[in-house]
Amino acid sequence: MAHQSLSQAVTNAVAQAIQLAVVDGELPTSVLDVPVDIKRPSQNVAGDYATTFCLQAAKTSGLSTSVIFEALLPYLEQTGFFTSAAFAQPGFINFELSPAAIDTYASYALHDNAPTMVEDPHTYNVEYVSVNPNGPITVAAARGAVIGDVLSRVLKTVGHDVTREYYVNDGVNSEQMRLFGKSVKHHAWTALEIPSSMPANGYQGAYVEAIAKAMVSKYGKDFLLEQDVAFFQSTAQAMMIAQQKSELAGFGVEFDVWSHEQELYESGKDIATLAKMKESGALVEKEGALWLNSSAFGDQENRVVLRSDGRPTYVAGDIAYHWDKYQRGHDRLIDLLGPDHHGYIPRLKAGVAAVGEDPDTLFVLIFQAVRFIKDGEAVLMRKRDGNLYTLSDLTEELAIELGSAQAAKDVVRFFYLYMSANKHVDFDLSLAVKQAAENPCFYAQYAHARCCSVLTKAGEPEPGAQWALLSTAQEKTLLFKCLELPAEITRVAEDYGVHRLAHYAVDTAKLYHAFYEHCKVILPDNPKLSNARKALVLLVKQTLASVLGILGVSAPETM
RNA sequence: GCCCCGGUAGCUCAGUGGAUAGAGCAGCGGCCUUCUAAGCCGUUUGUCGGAGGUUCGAGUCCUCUCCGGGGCGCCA
Repeated sequence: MAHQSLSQAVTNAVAQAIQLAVVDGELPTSVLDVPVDIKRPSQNVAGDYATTFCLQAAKTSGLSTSVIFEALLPYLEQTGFFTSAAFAQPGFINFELSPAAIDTYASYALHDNAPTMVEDPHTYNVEYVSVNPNGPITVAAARGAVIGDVLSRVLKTVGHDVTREYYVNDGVNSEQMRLFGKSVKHHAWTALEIPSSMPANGYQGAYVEAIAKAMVSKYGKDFLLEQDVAFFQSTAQAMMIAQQKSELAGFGVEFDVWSHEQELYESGKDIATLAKMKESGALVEKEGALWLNSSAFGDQENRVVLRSDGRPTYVAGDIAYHWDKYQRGHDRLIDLLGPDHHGYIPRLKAGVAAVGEDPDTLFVLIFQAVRFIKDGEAVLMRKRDGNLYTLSDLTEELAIELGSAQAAKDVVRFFYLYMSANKHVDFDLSLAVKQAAENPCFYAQYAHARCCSVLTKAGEPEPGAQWALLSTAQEKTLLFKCLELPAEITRVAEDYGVHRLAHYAVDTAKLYHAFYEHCKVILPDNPKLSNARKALVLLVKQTLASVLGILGVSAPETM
């Protein structure tokens, strides 16, 4: 069971002071509705924590900020949490924490710096990657892979139930997959030196040839000659899925459930879903087809779910899939999609509503494009043309450059996680390799290695460290930074902005490196201070290991 | 035409309506006989794309606009 974090405790102390002031009639009751925000003050301001409460309360109460502060001050002092609370224009209060408060919460953090569990845990389903089973994992898909992976871990950390899911678009009647099957067959025929022609817009590229050749050596000419396109389609598809699974696993990305589109069709769930949607009045008939009322959800126009020839569309199957996820007990669905799918959101929301679920429980997160730069120019990645830049290409190149597969994986994950999902990324291999050596990933990892080294030399701290002895700016800033980790994780679990954790790691490392240069830990003449610093180093080490762990990046003990 | 994302330091990017907008990298100048120099310290750099508006207060919210990227199928 995690203890209350320091920032929560400060918030509670201030809130309590406000309540008491209201009870005594010193402040109007209206201020109780003002949210209490607690932040670290900006760099050049003295104080451990700050609040803008007076500024907010002035708005609703009509009182001046200084009057509010004067009314509140005695109650703030009563809490015993602060050694000082100072007013600063235009209406900030800057607090200095009491040594007892620092001791208490730093000790809690050293024991367990985990976030508090959410009060209303959800049963999340996080669906990510889900690329068609007709190609390898590209650098574009890899972005969604790490984001989904880390997001899942964050949600679990704060107490949600999380299922990580991959949706395999393996519909046997899919035009794309049939074309893929035909293309593989053509390449197999070519490998067997049998005259054959490439289907129009067929799949090219070395990986398609590799699949065809693998089939040839596995099944032999005589057997293959008797097979139809369906065989090539299903076999090549199975090989691609296996390859994707292994590429992702090598990248530290795993799934609990692999769902198959074709199974939905075979069990008739798409038909059942159409019936359900029709029953709820969400479908309209026009030109012989059934249309979903997605325009009511911001779509430009309604979308066909049942074609005039009686075949359900892909959307019908996808809505069936989402309904299925709800029926399996998930009350929150997250879809992590690429930017080319943003126009698809209203359709999904409309579909979810049409089967009787709350569209606000479906969260479609869009991560922006990863462009592939070749000879200085942006090139569209197209599987069909074989113009791919795969995750394996990237990690293998980096592994050679860095001399370590682990380092390559760490750097790529960190690179993706360091910027927010709605930032475009240009991926130039030569640049990526160059940037790898300068990646903030190493900066953060190095801080962890340094912590380990110090603790090895200095020994572990004795229990009962006196944290208040940490009095320099470097020590206090570093300590408070570590104590912020739980709040940081909690926030990410609420707004899904995983990039903030990578920045947190770099920021913490920055503060540790500064501390390291200014504050010796091994002090034979001052055992109490030495012990407090050892405790701080241990806390930093645990904090960095914890955040790097969530990011799926290794925390090396030596570098 | 409509929709989504971006535009912040030389480069890559953070920034929850609050204080003098910050990191990493690159540049320049220093620092290894003492806990890892993949480091630290100092220093240089900003019309937060532009114009209005809301607000006590705007990089952040609203409107318009410019530039870049992506999307708009009875494909999946």
